[in-house]
Amino acid sequence: MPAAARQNATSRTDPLPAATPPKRRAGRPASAVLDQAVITAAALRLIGKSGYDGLTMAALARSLDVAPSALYNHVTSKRDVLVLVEDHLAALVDVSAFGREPWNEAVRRWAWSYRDVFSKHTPLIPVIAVLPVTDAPQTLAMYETVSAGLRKAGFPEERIISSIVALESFIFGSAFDVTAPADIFDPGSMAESTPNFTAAVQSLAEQGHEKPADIAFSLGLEALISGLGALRN
Amino acid sequence: MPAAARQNATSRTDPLPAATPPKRRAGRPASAVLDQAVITAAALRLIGKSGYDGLTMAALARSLDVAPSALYNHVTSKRDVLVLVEDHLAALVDVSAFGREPWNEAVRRWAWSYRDVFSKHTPLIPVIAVLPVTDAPQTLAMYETVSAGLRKAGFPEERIISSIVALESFIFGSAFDVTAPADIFDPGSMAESTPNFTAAVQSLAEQGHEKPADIAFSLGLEALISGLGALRN
DNA sequence: TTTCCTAAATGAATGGCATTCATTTAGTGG
DNA sequence: CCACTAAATGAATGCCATTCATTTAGGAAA
Repeated sequence: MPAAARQNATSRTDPLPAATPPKRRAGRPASAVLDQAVITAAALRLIGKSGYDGLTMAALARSLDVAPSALYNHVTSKRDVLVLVEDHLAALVDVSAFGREPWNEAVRRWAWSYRDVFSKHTPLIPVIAVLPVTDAPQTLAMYETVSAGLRKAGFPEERIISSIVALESFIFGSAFDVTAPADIFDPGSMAESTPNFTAAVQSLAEQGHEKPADIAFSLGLEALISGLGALRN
Repeated sequence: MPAAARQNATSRTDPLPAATPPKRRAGRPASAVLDQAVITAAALRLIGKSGYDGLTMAALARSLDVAPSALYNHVTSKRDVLVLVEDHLAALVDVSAFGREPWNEAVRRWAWSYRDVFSKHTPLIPVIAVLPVTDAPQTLAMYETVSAGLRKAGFPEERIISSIVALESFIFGSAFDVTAPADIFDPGSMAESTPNFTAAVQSLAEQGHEKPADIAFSLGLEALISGLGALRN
């Protein structure tokens, strides 16, 4: 049957001849297409292109030219994918200043780097914040470096974790700020009923040429560093 | 037809006689069933019962005995519902110490209250953090009170907003910690490769009888309060 | 060499979700 | 009394994550 004739066929019960490009078939291939590293890389690519809204199991599978269900052979849930991404990002956080610089400078660099990395990935924060370290080796490695640095700086052992948690909490919260719209503090029609707030916003706007989120981060970070440092041995 | 016979009916093409309770019909009722206050209250009830996973437009409508589409006459999106809830919660944050207590004590009470309220509502944090204040009058009122308090305490005008943002960032981050599992820092099989971290975790566990999240919050908050306070006029 | 086992894929199906839209209706303001 | 409109309905759309029975390729065991 010529192609022209086929166009006019009104009923066909036989399976369509595969006009689509040769799909991989089921079954064990020479070497498996998927593994966690491949999935992580694809997820990062997808997030970079379409943001976290674009990160769906379906889109992820599509980008790997694979059925969505295939992902579940390597990952137990979408949350798992997020954990993989998170741990990958943790390795990008710069802890190199520990052991090279004084403790307070090392913390400063670490904190800025940490904030910068995760401000581009704020949807991960609710996941990280409650994630057992066991599930994220790179993250754990980061904690180890920071712990060693604080210990060497004379932080009392029993206050090391709390100090890290306090810093990290501040960092996570600040990561959200980075993504806030510029006019977030515009009181609009409520300006008259909030004179103190309105004046403070105005004053900040006139003052700073730096980004507000950076000013606040610097302010809080320096306060934390000196406050925590005061409690060393 | 008796009930027993009806059970055996195998085919019925006639519409089922409405055995369901009398549904409201379309059209303008004597007084409208829905408004934003009603929706907010229902959302809070639902969140209390089923958590944020249970807060869906469908479930919300169900709890109000209304069609899901009806909600969209009063709210433009699910995010809108979250904003309504958020602003309701902001009114629960205790700012009463401002004007009654010294500034540092007022900030302390405010911060603990703020953290406690939102630690039960962490899914709102990504929403709040980037929400223009215009859309949340109660939240704005809170900012006004805090701004006035800091101003009276001698904070330089241009640093008031940054100070609030820094505190708030820390509070939001800390709210997540409260919900973290108890064993979040258990290094598991990686203990040997992370000696400093493992020792620090161990030491904290032996020390504290307070909840770790509270210790870290207290530590960071006191550091922030004294650090920010040092910059007053 | 043949047979068996299993990892890794498929695709269909499930039951949800937020949101949109045309439609209906009951009060209200003119 | 009539026209208008706010506020409801229910059907439909196009997603989503996840599950499951099934298929098959390739290596291990016999």
